[in-house]
Amino acid sequence: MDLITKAPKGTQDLTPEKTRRWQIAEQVLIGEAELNGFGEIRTPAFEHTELFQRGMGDVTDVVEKQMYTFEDKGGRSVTLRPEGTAGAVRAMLENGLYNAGYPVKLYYNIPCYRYEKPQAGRMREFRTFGVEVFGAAEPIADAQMIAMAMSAFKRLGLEDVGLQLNSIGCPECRKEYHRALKEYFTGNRDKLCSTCLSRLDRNPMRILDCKNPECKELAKNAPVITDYLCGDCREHFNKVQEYLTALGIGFELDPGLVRGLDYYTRTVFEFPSGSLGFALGGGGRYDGLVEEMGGSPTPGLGFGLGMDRIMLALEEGKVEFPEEDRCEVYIAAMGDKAQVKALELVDRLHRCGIIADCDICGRGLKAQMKYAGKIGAKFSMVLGEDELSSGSAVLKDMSSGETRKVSIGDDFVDGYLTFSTAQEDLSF
RNA sequence: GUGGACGUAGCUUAGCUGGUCAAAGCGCCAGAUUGUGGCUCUGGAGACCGUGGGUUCGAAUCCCACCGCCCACCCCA
Repeated sequence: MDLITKAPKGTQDLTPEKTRRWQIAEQVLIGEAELNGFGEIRTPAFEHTELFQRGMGDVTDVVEKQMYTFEDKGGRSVTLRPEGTAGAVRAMLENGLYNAGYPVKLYYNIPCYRYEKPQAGRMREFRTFGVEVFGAAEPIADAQMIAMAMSAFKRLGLEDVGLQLNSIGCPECRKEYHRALKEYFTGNRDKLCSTCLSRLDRNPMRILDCKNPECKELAKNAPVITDYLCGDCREHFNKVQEYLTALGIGFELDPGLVRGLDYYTRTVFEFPSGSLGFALGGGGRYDGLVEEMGGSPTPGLGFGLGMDRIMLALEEGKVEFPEEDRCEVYIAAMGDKAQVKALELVDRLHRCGIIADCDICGRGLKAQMKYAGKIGAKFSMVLGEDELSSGSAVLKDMSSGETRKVSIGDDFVDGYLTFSTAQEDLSF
């Protein structure tokens, strides 16, 4: 197949039928966010490259090898966003959203881009539904955020989504942990891959999720972060667990859960799918990020959900979607004059919020009727010379076959409504 | 980055021990006594069998390369 007839690798088209289902799912998530007082923020699809390097950490896999980075015609290095948090933080600061008072609660539903080898649930262009909260340092915020996600999963009809939880501490207690990690890995430095050797000094935690088999083996016996949490972090983590339990939300502690981005502090979590081999999303707290990006010290936390993955999970779980709103009236017309009249009547129906349609392909009467049947029209009507001169036409109930004469004059819509609602009453 | 499968009409596929093999279903279009759909019947359009080489008298069918796509590992959303 020609290059131009094929979407680029790792991208997909959402056809109307698919898009309809996406919109329904998105609406559930948006609804959940708005119930919790979140407002939608829309930020650019590309940002200055430094934003992501600074925000996500330049030793991360994403920044090191998965970003779509290019120079624009003005010589600036820009990058298609690989995630939503960095842009949200930037926009929050740039627009002074904190001036309205804390907490600032934002959500977004955006396409993101990463250069990866595509497979199920992993696209180069993928959609993320994310939320961010700024200015809330208390563990209750962590619990509420997680509860919100779990509630959304439930409302979507996804019953088997899990929750994995960990705390990776604050910079203070992480210092201790880094020291211990460094000591451990330095003692085994001859077994580390070259990438990890460079990570050893800069960011030893990254070694824990290196893909190299030898590094993985080493990581198994490495010191565990939760043994090194400082008093405050330990208490924070305990409280989060306590609140979740009080809310009836089950979770699994996973000391190995580190997350792929550097900005996380304290609470981190993922939502593993029960039926698919990957997480539907994840997130955590990032108390140092806002300051790192030039703002004043501000706690923050958020999560991102992979919309593509949620859609896969809904499919896998055979979650049913409501039927599409079908065409209610189809007006078939014969001849130029009747066609114009049909268009006018259809327009009048539209003004009353009634889904109506007529032919625009120049088809014959029979083909038009066939089309009406195909699109599932509830009622049909035929317009020709006779109807135009008599001022009335026959409205037909497509499923029962019942017909009734209605005026096509000024009182057309009234007449239509009388007949159509009467028909619906019969069906009940 | 490593590994595995696949690539035939719009869609789903058959054909794959090489020689009427270019098919079927669905979809689409048009007809079945002239202005009424759904069922049935009939007909029609539509594929250089992913691309390029090679083996052969002859390849969709065997070999190689490339491209594409899907999946697993890894990681993440």
